[in-house]
Amino acid sequence: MLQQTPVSRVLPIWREWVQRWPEPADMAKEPPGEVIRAWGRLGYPRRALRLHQAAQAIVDRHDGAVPSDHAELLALPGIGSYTAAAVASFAFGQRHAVLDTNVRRVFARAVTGIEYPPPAVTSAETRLATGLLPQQPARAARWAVAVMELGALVCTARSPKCAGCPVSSQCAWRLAGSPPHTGPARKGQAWAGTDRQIRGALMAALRKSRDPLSHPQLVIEVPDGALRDPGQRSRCLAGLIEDGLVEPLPGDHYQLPG
DNA sequence: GACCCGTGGCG
DNA sequence: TCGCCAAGGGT
Repeated sequence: MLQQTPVSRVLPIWREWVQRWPEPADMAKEPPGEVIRAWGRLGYPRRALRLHQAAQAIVDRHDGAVPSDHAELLALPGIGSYTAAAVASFAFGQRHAVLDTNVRRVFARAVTGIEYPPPAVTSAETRLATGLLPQQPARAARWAVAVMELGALVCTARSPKCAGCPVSSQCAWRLAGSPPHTGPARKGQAWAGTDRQIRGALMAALRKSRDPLSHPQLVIEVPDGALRDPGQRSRCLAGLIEDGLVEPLPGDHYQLPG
């Protein structure tokens, strides 16, 4: 849930989820559409689908218990290098380099002396993070949480709170005079008129109704002016079906996957 | 490596 | 107002 989504927006949904589905096996029994609906407006609904798939994989391959092994975590749907390291470290006290956007920013500033990390994780960043990790697993796990929290609460992207930072006197970026970011501006994601907007509107319509929707009913829910061309909505619907987020029914009707 | 995938809040 | 950003992952 936290992938690319602020903690404050995740928290209320997460509380509902752990109460409704305390164990992976509880979620694994549900149809995927039920999980996608409960995801609500958190965004990137493929994460909900993969979380459901991960719950089923945990039941099938690990007897319903979240694995502690990094490689086994990494093999689960929707679990990449960051999440595998975060779970192994935070939940199981292991020694792993946890490289999320907060940690990368802290290292970029405090160690490398630049305002923002590169657009994508580099091997240099991975080496740096690994090299800084304390040797003892328990200390490494605490270190990982601490650096992440420092980035999330103090060394923030917009207006870092350097006055309250415990390492400001050692911060390479600070010592260099806080030079502004150089190089290409990081690319923002377009929204208006994109497939993502249309897909989001289609998913919102399908989440809202418990009953299957016909093709025309789906049209109504999509902002007409947003469509780039007449075929865009149909292509997006086909893409959602291809992704497993929508289930087509006989008679040109559609619903969340059952 | 480049690109695609949602949504909402904030400076 | 609007671009930026948010505990990334998959193809």
